[in-house]
Amino acid sequence: MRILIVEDTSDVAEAASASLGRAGFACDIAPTLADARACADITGYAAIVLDLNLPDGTGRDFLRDRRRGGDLTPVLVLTAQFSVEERVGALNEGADDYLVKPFDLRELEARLRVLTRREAGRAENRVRLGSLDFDAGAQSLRVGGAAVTATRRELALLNLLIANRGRIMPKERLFDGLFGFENADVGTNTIELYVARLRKKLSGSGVVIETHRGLGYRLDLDG
Amino acid sequence: MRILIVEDTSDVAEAASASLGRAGFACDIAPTLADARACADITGYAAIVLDLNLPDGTGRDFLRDRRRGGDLTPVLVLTAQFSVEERVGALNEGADDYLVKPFDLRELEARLRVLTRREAGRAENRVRLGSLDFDAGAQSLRVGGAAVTATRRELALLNLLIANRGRIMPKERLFDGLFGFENADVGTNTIELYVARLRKKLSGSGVVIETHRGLGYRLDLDG
DNA sequence: GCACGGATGACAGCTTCATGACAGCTTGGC
DNA sequence: GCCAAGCTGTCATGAAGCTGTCATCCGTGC
Repeated sequence: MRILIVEDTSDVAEAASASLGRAGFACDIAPTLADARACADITGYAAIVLDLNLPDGTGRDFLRDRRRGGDLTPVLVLTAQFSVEERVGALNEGADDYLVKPFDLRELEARLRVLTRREAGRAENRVRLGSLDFDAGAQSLRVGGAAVTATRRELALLNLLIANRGRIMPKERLFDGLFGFENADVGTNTIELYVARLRKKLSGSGVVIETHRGLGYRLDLDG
Repeated sequence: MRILIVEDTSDVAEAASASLGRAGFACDIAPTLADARACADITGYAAIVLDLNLPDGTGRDFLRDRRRGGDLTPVLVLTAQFSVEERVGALNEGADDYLVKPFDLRELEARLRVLTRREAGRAENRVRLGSLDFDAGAQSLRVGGAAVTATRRELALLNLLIANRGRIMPKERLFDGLFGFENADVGTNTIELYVARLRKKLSGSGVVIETHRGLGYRLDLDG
């Protein structure tokens, strides 16, 4: 799950990125509208966190342009003050949610989870498949009732695969979902590595990650 | 589905070719306009990815010439900067879509799929024929509800045959769709081989691949 | 029956993937 | 601020299976 954070105050952006990173999101930071446009054109995001006050314009313009261009990526707007007018304006222009600054990082994470979950067409964060019980919100994973510890990257990968259950996911796609631009130089072998680690932890759960040579990976129920 | 990538930056071209190859497209790369003209004259393409800035001229000239010559091959233009003028100009000259560089490979794949799909007159990527259920996007194939695994080449061949369902496809056409120039030395027997492999996997689906001696193959419903 | 195009099984080469070991770095506890 | 523990990603090696060639057999039309 890749998130774009459009925010010129680097403290806030960094903190959000770090916090969301911990929660399993891969974040890119854009300090200006120009950067944001460039990033959004380059790659697709699961959601965009958008500050309204930016050095080269207002986030509302960005949002409006995006929506007019047919982009439906969920957008969470950050408003500096509790201004009803601004809030309503942003929502009218296509924002999916808003948060008043200063905000709590956990709150941001929770709301993004709601937005990205809606995108994937799931009704709740918790997914049960076979004897697998995965809660993206609590980042908890259970296999046959027993808690299994998994690292951030492993959970991110699992989340991606589950969101695209039954579909063959090309390695590039998984790579994009797990790593932001800052990690662009990570070897693609890494995906294979994490698939192997995940498989070990999912063994006996009735859920398998199939390899489709030359195509990608697919998660589904065994059999 | 054969794609011509007209792009002088070899990194970009190679990456796109690799990614699209995974997605089931066979790609040829032309680093100059002269190469592009040569390739386009030699063989037909399902779509052309066209960079505008090339060492021996602008892609717009190429595009205009092609359209004047009656060539309707879908063209996706790559523009270096977010210049509305350039974008509109290209669209006016007959481009079917555009993408701003640097672009995301998934985006490129998705858009090419739209362009080539439109060509084949299909409304969505998913096709159901008899008890066959084929989704070009998810690269998934089902026969009578059961998932059937197929390799990249098999899927590419199936995609071609389905896109031209009911029509006799000459072996050369299939060959061109499956292999780019880089594999030009592959024996034509290979097509027969993959037809045989596909037939095995499609058996009992109500869909057959008929042989028309000296003419080619035709996919259609049985009976 | 003969010739030619096509079908198909077997196989070797090669790409792609799996996985264990390891070093660097991050994180959290004290 | 230090230390320990564990997460991360690289590398190397070996396995797996996709790919295309070859040889042989089939079947169709003349």
